[in-house]
Parts: sequence; structure tokens; C-alpha cells
Amino acid sequence: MRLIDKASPIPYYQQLADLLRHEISLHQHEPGIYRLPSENELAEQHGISRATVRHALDVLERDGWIYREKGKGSFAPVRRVEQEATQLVSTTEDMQQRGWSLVTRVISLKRLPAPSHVAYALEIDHSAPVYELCRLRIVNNEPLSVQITYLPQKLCPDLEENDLSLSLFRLLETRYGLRLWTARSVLRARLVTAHEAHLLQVPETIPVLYVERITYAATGTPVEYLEAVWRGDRYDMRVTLRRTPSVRTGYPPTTPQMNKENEQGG
Amino acid sequence: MRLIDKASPIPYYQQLADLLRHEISLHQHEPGIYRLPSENELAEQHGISRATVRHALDVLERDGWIYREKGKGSFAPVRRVEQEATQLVSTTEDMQQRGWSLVTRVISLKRLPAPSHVAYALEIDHSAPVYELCRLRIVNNEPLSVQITYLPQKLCPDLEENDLSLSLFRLLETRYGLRLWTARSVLRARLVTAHEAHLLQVPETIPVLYVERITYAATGTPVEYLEAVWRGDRYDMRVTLRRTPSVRTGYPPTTPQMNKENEQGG
DNA sequence: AAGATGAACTTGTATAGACAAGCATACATG
DNA sequence: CATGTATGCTTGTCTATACAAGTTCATCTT
Repeated sequence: MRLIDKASPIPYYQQLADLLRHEISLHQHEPGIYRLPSENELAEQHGISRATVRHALDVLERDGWIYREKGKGSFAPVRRVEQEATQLVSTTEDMQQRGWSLVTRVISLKRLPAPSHVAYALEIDHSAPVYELCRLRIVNNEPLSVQITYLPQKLCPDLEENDLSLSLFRLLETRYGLRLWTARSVLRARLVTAHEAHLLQVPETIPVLYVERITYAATGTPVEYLEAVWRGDRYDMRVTLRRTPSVRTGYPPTTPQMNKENEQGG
Repeated sequence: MRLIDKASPIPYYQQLADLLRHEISLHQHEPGIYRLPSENELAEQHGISRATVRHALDVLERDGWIYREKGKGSFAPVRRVEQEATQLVSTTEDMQQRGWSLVTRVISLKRLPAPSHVAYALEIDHSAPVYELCRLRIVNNEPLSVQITYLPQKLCPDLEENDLSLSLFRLLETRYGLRLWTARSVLRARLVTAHEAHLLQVPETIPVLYVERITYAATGTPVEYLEAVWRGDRYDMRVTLRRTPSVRTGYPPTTPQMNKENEQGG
């Protein structure tokens, strides 16, 4: 039974990758690690060359579906449900998952030309009009986070007509049809500023978790630029990550000039 | 001028990838997009086949160093394209990607019974024997991070025989055959402790990014429990998150996997 | 029983060749 | 002048082959 359609415009290696993904998902309910057929077996089964099989396995390996061991074979690992890579969640959903109460107070909403670093992040023209929304998130009756959100006015006109103490994600999605898809974050520990300390009602010496985030729509368009701080003594962030082989291939430079011993540490 | 050493045990494609990474980093200060030589040119220049060149370019593409356009060429963007979703990387790999130098000093290595929170994290018996490894990571000639790693002795016997100033990930993978697969992290901002401040040579008032991490093997076994602090004024963490952890290669909705509609607010 | 050997597997690396398809440019044709 | 075409570039896909190197297991030797 050959399942690869040689008349299809879809490349063989993609067809095979699709087949194997399906196969793996079937075996994921069983205990133990599923071992894939060997490369030669797959090549013979589907009437394609081993190089093409390897191309398909490369794709699966990059996406974390399989790992390979020299001399042994290719395997689909056990997936714990909880160990799926962390998904993008909003503050609202985050608090819900933790079972914490959330109240939001809008501090300010302004229309202004984008500051340069905001324009850069949102990939819009310098000084293009944006909204600047500043909100205080009060969790379990304690101010926990100060969040400044920048949104291009072009993407969400008449933002001030809405109740901004509710979920911004939901608003963007339902009213403006923006499907939020990915987000890039930078996390840093720093001291609270005077303004933040005033809003959070804490002394000016406490450390906070500073988060910068650019959120992208499914189209790739940057939708939101967020600068947030969280009380370090009340909030921690949880992240689940997966290891893929591509990062492991980074070898130290072998050029004589730059033999700077950077093959170090764990 | 051929820079690929055909006598080296390092594969050609990795040598070429290293060379090109170096080349790209040189061009990243210039304005505009750097266009790489064509695959045929690279093959001829280095006396290797086009397939091997493509292998090297595949690695660079998956690491976000280059993108390729059919009919046009391969390009290194001005701003490095970040990976689709953040991957679990070791400190070594992290520093390599940032182009920073790394030196590691081993502070201590002890055998001891697992403290309860460590035993819980590693899913081993209370007081089961573990290694406690404390290391100082010195980046660009500045102490940047203090890291305490707990490893079950059962998983990595005779750990003290190894050079622990090198990559722990690599050691676990190569010597002990532990294939690291996923990790769960908790991030928090807090003040540095006296002991940490002494090691990092900083005043006791600075904030640090505190990271707890449990690293799992492909089999689901917890391998490593890490407690680390990073100087807040020198280090930031980057995380990219997605709504759907699945694939970029358009893959048909044949999988019986449903999307949870968890769309909630900002 | 213990250890060495070898055969038969596995994945990893590399070559040479071929054709397809997207892109840019020069050129000929209307 | 506008436009279609030919050509030569680029990357994308695929085949067939070869050898290297790691694993497993049966078998032979001691």
C-alpha cells in the first residue's frame, strides 16, 4: 500500500512527513517510545530514495516530532500533556489558571505619535499614530503589575469607545478581527521605578520582573507592543521549552584567529 | 584560499556553517541585507559538493541565521530572524548565539542526599543520592550567573571524573547518553543574596533574574534540577511563544487534535 | 563463564548528476 | 514604446551510490 502520490505537486518528503506525523500521533496513546521504521525500510516501502526519506525525517526532527540516535534508529518520544511547549496566554487567562482574582484599573489612554523604539517594534513608520494604554492589574486585592500597551491606531480605530478594563486580547479579536498568533518577549530583572512604585504601592527598592512583548497576528503583522513590570515577590513566570537538534549543531569557530575557547559550560 | 580542513573530524557542513556564521556576523554591522554567495559558488570555492553546501545552509536557516528565496539567493537579514519558538538551550549555546565569550569556574561539587524540594522536582526518593554542582559563569570577563545543578547520582555515576567547566548538556548527552528533551522553568525577579553577591562581585542591592528549571530526557525522566541567578543589569531572557505548537510546514488537518479555544484578554 | 570477534543492522556524511521552478535581464518583435 | 521571449542565473527536489561510525547480538575463543 503506497500512500505517496507521485503525481501530486506536493514534494515526496512533505507527503512522507505528513504520513509519519499521523502515524506518530496514533502511537502516542500507547505507553513507551514508538520506534519508526528505519530509513531504508521507509525508502523501500514508499518507493523513494533514502535521501528523500532523510529530508522528511529532518523536518520532523526540527519540529520536535522525533529524535534520532546513530546506530539505533528514529524515535517518537513520550509526550506528557503538561510538557507541551508553553502557549501564548493573556494576563486574564494566566490569572484564571492560577485561580487568582483579577481587577484592572485603566490609568491612562493617549493618542500619540509612536516613539522610535515602539515604531521599530511595531514595524510602522516613525511617528505613526498609536494608542498608549497604561493599566494597573490588581490581583487578589493587591496591585501586582503595571502594563503599558502600544497599539497602532490604524489597526484598532476608536479604541476609546471600549471598556479597556476587560481583556484586551478578546477585544482585539472580537471587535477588530485580529487573530493573535505569536509573541516575542524579553524578560529582565530590575529595580522598580518611582512611578511604578507609586502605582504598585511598594517601596522603591523592590525588584520587579520587566517584560517586553511584541504580539503578532497570524498574518505576521505586529499588533501590540507591551512593557510590563510584575512585583518580583508576588509573581513568577512559567515557561516550558523543548530541545531541538538545530541548536545542538552550533559548533565552536574553528578559524585560527577566533579560537577563543567558547566551548564551555552547561 | 580554502578554509575547510578536510583532515578534521568535524564534518564539512559544520565547518562551512561556522565559517558562514562568522562571515554573517561581520556583515551585520553594515547597512542592508547581506547576500551570501550562491550554493554553486560556495561549493566550488571550498571544493565540496553542492549537497554539502545545502546541508550547511539548512543548519543556518533552521537557526535563523539566513533565509532563502527560490530563484534569488540566500540572505542574512539585518535583524536576525528569531526562531519560531524558543528552544531549550544550554548556557553555552545561549552565549554562542549572542556572540559572547564564556568561562566557567566550578565552585563546588558535593555528593549529598536530595533535599526534599529537589527530590520532588527530580521525582526520586527523598534523600536519594544526588550531585550538587555549583558553578560561576563568567561572560565577557564579568561574573554573570551563579548556577546550582542537582543531578541524580544514579543517572550520571562518577560525575567528578569529568571536566565540569565544559558544557554540562553536552556531557550528559555524550557520556551518559541522556537525551535532553524538554524543560520546565520558573522565572522570578529578586534581590541577590550575600553569597551570590560575593561570587558575582556586585553590591548586595542589585536585582537578579532567578531561574528554576527541571530538564527532562526524551523518556520523560527528570535529569537535572537547576537553580540559577543572572545579573539583572547584564542579562535578559528571550522567549517566543505560539498559540499552536505544531508546525510551520503546512500540514493537513488529518490529526484528531483539536484546538482549545482559550482566547482571553491582555 | 567471560571476553573478543564479526556480521548485520542503524544513522551520519559526502559525492555526482539530473531536472524543475522562480527570478532578472538582455533582446527581438509587434 | 511596450511586450513577450530566450537565456542564464538562482534555489528546490530527487536519485543512486559509497563509505564511516555507532549499536546489537550471535558466535567463537579462551
